[in-house]
Amino acid sequence: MFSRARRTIAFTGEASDSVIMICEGWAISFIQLPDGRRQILSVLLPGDLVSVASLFDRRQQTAVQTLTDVSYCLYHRLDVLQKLMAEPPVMDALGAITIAEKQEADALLMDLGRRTAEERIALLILRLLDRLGRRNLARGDVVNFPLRQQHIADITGLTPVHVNRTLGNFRRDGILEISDCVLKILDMHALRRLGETRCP
Amino acid sequence: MFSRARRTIAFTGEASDSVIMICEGWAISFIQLPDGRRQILSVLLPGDLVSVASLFDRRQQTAVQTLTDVSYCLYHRLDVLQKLMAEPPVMDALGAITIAEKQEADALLMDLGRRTAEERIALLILRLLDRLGRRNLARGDVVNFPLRQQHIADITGLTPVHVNRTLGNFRRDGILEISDCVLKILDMHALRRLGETRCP
DNA sequence: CGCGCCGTTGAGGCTCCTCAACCCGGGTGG
DNA sequence: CCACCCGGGTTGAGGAGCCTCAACGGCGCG
Repeated sequence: MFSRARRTIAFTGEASDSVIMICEGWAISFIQLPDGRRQILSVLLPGDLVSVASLFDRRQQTAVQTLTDVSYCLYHRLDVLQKLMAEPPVMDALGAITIAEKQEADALLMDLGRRTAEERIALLILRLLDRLGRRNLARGDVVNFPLRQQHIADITGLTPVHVNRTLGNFRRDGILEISDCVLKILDMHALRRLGETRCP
Repeated sequence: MFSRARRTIAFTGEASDSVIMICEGWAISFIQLPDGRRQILSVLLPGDLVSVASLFDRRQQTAVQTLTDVSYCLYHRLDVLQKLMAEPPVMDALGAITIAEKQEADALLMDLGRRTAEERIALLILRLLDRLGRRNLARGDVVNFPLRQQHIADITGLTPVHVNRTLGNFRRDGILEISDCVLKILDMHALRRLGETRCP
């Protein structure tokens, strides 16, 4: 399947026996309140399942929106579950995905609950770089980066205005630059330092 | 197995082939930064697995601490996985747990990212009441409630001081009272209203 | 040309944090 | 038996971080 950028390819509350896996491009899964407040739960990169839970649930708990043009696969829930029961390697793969998903979610919870704006944004970028690196999708210090400031805000629980100021500081301090969907890391050490916790 | 209140029964980074399931009492799973900041990821009630991910991971990603005296079971990871492959009903149960866990985590992310202190605390209590109700552990408007204000702060990403003031307001407004590990709901409708999103 | 999206910047204000002090009850040890 | 400490709750004062509102510029697109 294929979708243009900025399309919603799964809606909250919708029933569906399909499980989405991203093959190419970036997407997000998120939930939204009636008053418009939105929280992005995860950024989906090539190879990602929307969530392991979607394997077991007919009802979509989250919406999925593409950031770039995206190609993705739709598997039938029950087919996957059957394979799971029959083939141990598939189960192992599911285990690995489960662990990765949980780690990302836990890290984000810690960010939102206990970290400053600077730390949240620095760590968001570091984790994305790490995930891209593992998939050989990032070579060097210049990376394709389709997240808008509004997206960064909806991931980190900040406002777009404050994201803008913080990114402005990063640029001013020669740490990184984002422009035209391109992220340039200028000082990886400084970026790491921002993400690390300074013990008092 | 049995543990007294306020004991740590699993440590971050520790390797172990056991999976913990709470049988009686309350516990929390959390992560902590070197500088002391702590984020509680979930409150564990009777019947809860620490996390589905712990089934697949030898390494504990989170710490687990008891709030009350707790009795719990230790299963061997591989035994459970084997049962999972062999017995479809076990797989179904795992599916249900996976879904519930994801919903709780998503709700908490939304809280931390996008809700006010009042909403976070109100929703924390509402979700706990709901979970207790499903297990027939809550009868009526008076519930055993072993969370200290410090715990509420570490779940909601607030400071204990601010939790105190917010709970003080709830009490002043006749919404709820917490004292001596007992939660009294005085006005459930008002509490629900606090948790709901007012559309603008 | 006009419009909408996105990034940027300024001014002002609210939520929530920090620091600090105090109270209370329970445990502990001299 | 009492002094002491410690964990937990409560309250006040002041301040920081982040938000809100608002305006503007650049760019792509109909």
